[in-house]
Amino acid sequence: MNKKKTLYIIDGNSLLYRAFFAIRNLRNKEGFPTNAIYGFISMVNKIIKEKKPEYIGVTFDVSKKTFRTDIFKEYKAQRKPMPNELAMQIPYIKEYLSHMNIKTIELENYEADDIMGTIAEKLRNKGVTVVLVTGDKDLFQLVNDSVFIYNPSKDILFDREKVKEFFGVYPEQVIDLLSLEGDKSDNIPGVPGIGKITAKKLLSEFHSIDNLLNNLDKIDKKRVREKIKNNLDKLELSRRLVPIKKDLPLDIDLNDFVYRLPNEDNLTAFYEKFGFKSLLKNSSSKSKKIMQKYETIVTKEKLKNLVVEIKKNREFVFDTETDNSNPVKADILGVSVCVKEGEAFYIPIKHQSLSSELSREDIINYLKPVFNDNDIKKTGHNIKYDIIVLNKFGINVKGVKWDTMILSYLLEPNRHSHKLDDLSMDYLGYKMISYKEIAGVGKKELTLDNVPLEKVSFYSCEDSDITFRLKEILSVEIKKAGLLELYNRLELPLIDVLVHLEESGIKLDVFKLKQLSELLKQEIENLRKEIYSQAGIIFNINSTQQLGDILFNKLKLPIIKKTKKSKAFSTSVDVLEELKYIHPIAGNILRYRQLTKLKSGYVDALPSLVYPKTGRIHTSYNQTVAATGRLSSSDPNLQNIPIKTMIGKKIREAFIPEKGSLFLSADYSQVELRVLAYLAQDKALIEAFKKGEDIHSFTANLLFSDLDIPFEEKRRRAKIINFSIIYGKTAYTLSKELGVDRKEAQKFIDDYFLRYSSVKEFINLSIVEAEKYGFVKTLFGRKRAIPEIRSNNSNVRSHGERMAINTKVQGSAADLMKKAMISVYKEIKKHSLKTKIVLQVHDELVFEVPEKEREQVQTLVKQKMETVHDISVPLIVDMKWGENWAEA
DNA sequence: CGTCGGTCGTAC
DNA sequence: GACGTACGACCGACGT
Repeated sequence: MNKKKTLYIIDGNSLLYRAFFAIRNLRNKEGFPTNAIYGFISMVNKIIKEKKPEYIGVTFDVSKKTFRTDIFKEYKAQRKPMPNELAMQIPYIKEYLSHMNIKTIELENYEADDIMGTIAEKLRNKGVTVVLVTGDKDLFQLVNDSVFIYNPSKDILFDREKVKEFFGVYPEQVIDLLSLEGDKSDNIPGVPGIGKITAKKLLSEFHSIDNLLNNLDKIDKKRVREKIKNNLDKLELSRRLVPIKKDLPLDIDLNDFVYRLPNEDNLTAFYEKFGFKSLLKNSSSKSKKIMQKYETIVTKEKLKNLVVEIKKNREFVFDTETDNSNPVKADILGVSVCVKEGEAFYIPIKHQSLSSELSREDIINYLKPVFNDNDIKKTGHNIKYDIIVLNKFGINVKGVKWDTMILSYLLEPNRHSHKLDDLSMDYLGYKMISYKEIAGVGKKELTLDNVPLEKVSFYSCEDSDITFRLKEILSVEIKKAGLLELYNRLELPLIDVLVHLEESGIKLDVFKLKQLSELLKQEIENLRKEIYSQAGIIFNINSTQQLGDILFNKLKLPIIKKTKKSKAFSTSVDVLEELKYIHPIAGNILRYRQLTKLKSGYVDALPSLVYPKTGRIHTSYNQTVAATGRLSSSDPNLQNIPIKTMIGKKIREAFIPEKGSLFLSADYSQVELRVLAYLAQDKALIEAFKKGEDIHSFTANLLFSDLDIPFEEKRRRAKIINFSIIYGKTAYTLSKELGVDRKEAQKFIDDYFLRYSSVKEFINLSIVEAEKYGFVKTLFGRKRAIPEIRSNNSNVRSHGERMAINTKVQGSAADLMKKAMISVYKEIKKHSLKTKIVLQVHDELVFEVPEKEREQVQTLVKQKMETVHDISVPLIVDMKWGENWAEA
C-alpha cells in the first residue's frame, strides 16, 4: 500500500501566542522571558512525537501591513500590540526551528493564513495530505478531502464532518458564515446585529450569501431583513476580508519540508542557554552505544549451559524482576544473569502467556547450586532486595561480594540518588531504558508480568549488564579511596542483618489503632468547628497559606516571623505558642495539628501497610541514604514514631510481639556524647562516663554550681547544652531554647568549652580536617565530603563546619550500632535462636524474644552491644522488657 | 493527573 | 542567618 504523504504546516503565530499565555513567567537565569519559546518547543515536540510527520514546516506573519489593511485600514486595528516580552522571543523560536532543520515560510504583505491556503492549494491533487496546525477558526474554510486542521491544545483533527460538528456549517460555508457574523478579534464588521446563531440559521436555509442576497425578501423576520439591507457595504467588505488567499507567489516544493534529524549539538547548546533542563534530558544524543547481547532463556539446554558458564567463571551479576517495590510483598517474575560485560540472560518465571520448557522447580533446581555456593561470588545493585525475593522463591543467596549501590554510597554519601540508571549515566555515559518506557505511566502503567516478555527481558538484562560494568569501576574506586575495609567489615555483613529485619517485620494491633482513629476523629472534628467559629470563616486549616491569611490579615494577630524561602507568614509551633496568649485559636490549631499529624501519619497509615500474609509491617531499611552513615527507614518510617505525647504512647502500644514472646528493647545510653568524649579524648567527659555519672547532672554541676535555681532546672539546661554541642548550635538558638538572653547563652557555651577543653579542640580539629582534605572521617573510616567548608559565603561555611562535627559524632555512633547489629545477629544465628530483631532506631534495637530465650538473649545482647568496640569510655546499654513497644 | 518545592512536624 | 540526620503529609503551582 502506498500511503499518502502528509505535510504538517504549523501556524507559528497561533502557536506562539498560545504558548505565551498558557505558560506564565518562565525565565532563564539572566531574567530573559522564555515562556513562549519553551511552550512552542513543547508543542512542536509533541507533534513530532505523536504524529511522526514525514514533512513539516512553519509559517509566520511578517508585518502588520497586509493586503487586508490596504482594503480596510481598521483590520485588526483594535488588537493590542504584541506584548514586548513575546516579540523578543520570536527570533529565538526561529533559531530553534533552524536547529531543528524545519523550514519556515513568511511573505511580506500576507498573513500566515494565506501562506497556508496557498500551500494547501498548490499541493492539491498531488497526492499529499496537508494538516494545518492551528487554533484559528478562520482556517476551517480550507478544510477539504485532502486538507485537515489539527488543533493541538484540544488534540482534535478536523475533517469536513468535524468542522460541521463543531462549527455548525461545512467548510465551504465558513467564509459566508464569518462574513455575516463578523469577527471581533480581527475587527471584521460582518452584519451588525447578526450573530452566530442567526448567521447559522440563514445559511442552513439559503446555503450561501449570494443566494441569500438574491432572495432577501424571503427572509421571514423583518428585523433581520432590514439589518442586512442597511449594511450591505459592511457585508461586502467582510466578504473581501474573510477569504484566505490561495494564490500567493510562492514556489512550493514538497522536498523543502522533509523532516530531517535535528542538529543535536546546536540544540543542546540552545537548551542550555535557556535553561531548559527537561528538554535536555529528552535529547538522547548524549548516550553512548554499548554492546548488548541479551537473550531470554526458555529451554533446559540453555539454562544448563548458563549454569556451566557461571561455575566456570566463579562470579556473576544478577537481578530479579518482581511485581512490587517491597521485596517481602513481591512475587518473582524472572531473574537475569550477567557473567561477561555486554552479555546477559533473562530467565522468565512468571509472565503472561509465557511459554517455557522450564517450570519453577526446574529453575530452582538449576540455579540453587550456584546461588548456594559461597565460593561463587555474587554482585547486585541493592542486592538486599534480590536476596529477599529469592529467599521467598526458595533460593538462599550466599557468597555476596559486591553491591554497587552501597559502593556508590560509600564513595559519595552526599549523593541523592544511587539509582542504577543515574550511575550508568554518570560512570558509563550510557542512558538506560527507563521503567516507564517499558511499563508505561499513570493509568496505563502495567505490572511487569503484563509487559511483553522481550521488553522485560531487555530491561532486566540491561540492569545486570550495567551492574557488571559498574562493579568493575566501583570496586577499584573503593580500594583507592581506602574504603574497602569499611565495606567488607561493616556494610557487606550488614546486608544479611537488614534482610533479617525486613523479613521479620513487626506485628501490629490493628484493632487498637482503629479504635484510636475513631477517638481522634471526634476530637479533631470538635477542634475544627471551634477553630472555624473563632476564625469566623470556614477554611482549610491544613493550608499554611490560608491559615496565615486568617491569623495575620483577618484576625490581625502580630506577625512573629516569616518563612525562610517564600517570606510568607510563618505558622510554625513557636509562632503559635506565642500567639496562644493573645488569641485562643492558636492553642486549638496547635492541638489540631498534633492530632491530624498523628492520625494521618500513623494511626490511619500503619494498618494499610500491614502485609496480610504475615499480619506484620515490613519496613524498608535504607542503607544508602543518610550522609552520615546512619540507616533510615521508610514505608513506613518506624524511626519517628512519637514518644513524648499520650497519643504517641498509644501508637507505640500497638506494636506488639507474637504470642509467647516479649519485646526486649536495648538502647545505647548517651551514645553520641560517649563518642564525643572518645573522639575528643576529653579527660573530664571520659572521667565522668567512667565513673558512671549521669552526664547531664555532671555537666549541670560543672557549669551551674553557683547558680541559684533548682537542680532540675540546672540539669534541664545542661542537657540542652550537651546536645547543642553535637549539633553546633549557636548562642542565638541556644538562648531561644533555654529562655535566657544571648549573652548568657554565650557564657554557657564558653563555660562548657572551658570545662571540656578538649571538646573545643576536637571541634577545631574537625574543621581543619575538613578544610585540609575536603572530607571528614568517622570512627571506622567512613568518609563524607564537606565542600561547603571552602565556601566564600560565611553562612554556607558555618553550615559546613557544623556538618563536619556532627558527621564525625553521628557517623561514628552509627558505625558502632551497625557493628553491634552484625555481632548480635551472628550470635543469634550461632545459637539457632528464634529471637528476631524487629526494629532499629539509631541507638535502639528491639527484639522479639520467645519466652524460653529470655535470659539467654538478655545476656547475649547486652554483652555484645557493650563490647562492640573499645572507645575508652564504657558503652552502656539499657535493657527493658515489655508487652509492647511503649512498655519496652 | 502527576511532579515537585515549600512548610511543618516527628524521631534520634 | 542562626541545629545535625532522616521521612512524610499536605498544599499549591506547574506542566503534560
